[in-house]
Amino acid sequence: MEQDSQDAELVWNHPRFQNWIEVPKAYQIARRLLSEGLATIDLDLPRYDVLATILRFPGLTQQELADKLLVGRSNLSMLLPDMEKKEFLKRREDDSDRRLKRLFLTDAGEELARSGLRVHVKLVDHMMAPSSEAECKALGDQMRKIRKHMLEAPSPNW
Amino acid sequence: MEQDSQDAELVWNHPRFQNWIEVPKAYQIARRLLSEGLATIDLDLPRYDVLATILRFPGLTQQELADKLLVGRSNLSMLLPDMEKKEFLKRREDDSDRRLKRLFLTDAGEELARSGLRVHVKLVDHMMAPSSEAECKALGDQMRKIRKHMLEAPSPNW
DNA sequence: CAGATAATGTTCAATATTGAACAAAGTCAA
DNA sequence: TTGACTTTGTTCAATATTGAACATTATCTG
Repeated sequence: MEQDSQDAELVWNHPRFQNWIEVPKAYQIARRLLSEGLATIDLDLPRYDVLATILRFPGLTQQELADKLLVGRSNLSMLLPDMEKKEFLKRREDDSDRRLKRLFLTDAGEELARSGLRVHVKLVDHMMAPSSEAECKALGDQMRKIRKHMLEAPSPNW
Repeated sequence: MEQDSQDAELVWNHPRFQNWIEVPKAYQIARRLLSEGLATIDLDLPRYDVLATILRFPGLTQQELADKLLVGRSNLSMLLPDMEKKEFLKRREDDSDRRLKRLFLTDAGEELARSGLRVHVKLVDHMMAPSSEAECKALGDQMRKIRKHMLEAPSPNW
């Protein structure tokens, strides 16, 4: 195992690649841990993402929510009626544009969203504990820069 | 919209949280761009992940592959037979432990894996272009630190 | 105003992903 | 060696996710 042959030149010691690759690795573990944490309050990741986003942006539309979560609209069309039936949120038609359905949390939904956020914050505090404040800020700044660049110049010429 | 009420104290200006949150955001966009790039060579993300990992670690077992990709074994049990049928890889029983199936790329699979890696590297080069070498290294180092810490101390006490 | 175009949410079929239960093979201790 | 336990891969049902086609509503252009 670990026989790299001539790939070494291609990738495995390419500095930017090697460093970026750590992001998905850490992220996926963090996401798994978050999932486990949310399970302790009977919440799963897709629903947490929805609740937390509506808590932050009450009254946003389904399309806006889909954009923020980077999922398709159809995804939410399947998920939201279910969550509405369970009384975690309500969907209200916009008066001036009857295509839109604006999303609001019920009291139960808000409580659950806050519980989820507490779990999330606790996890982030835990996993960032070894990093200094300055390191965390540098991390956030760089990710913001990268994201901004990706949105402005989405793709290289393949 | 944007009415934070008393969540401000809870989360939205919590520095570590605020900075970490940028990681998922950037990662998900990057993953979408990678998916679009791979589509130009008729490859999708799950299969790219498999091919690239076998290229790096020829002869690894399905369980080892699942661990590296952070997916369940059953996932691979569904995916690999299909890829084997399409002649991108072969699965060979281990001689000394007949439970294990070791994974190897065919020539076609190796070529596809390399093409996928070229796409991936090009994307990473593109999106990290605004970041200095030092910043990239700092990013990788911090992610490695965070990951190590998560593996050693997986969870806070919920 | 009328017709074309665009945006929003829904439906549906196809594909992915997961976790639990299972069979086969290996390991270890009595 | 036997019997309990563990590990690996598979199967299956349940759930998620996607993209395309569609109806409804808005907007834009002539």
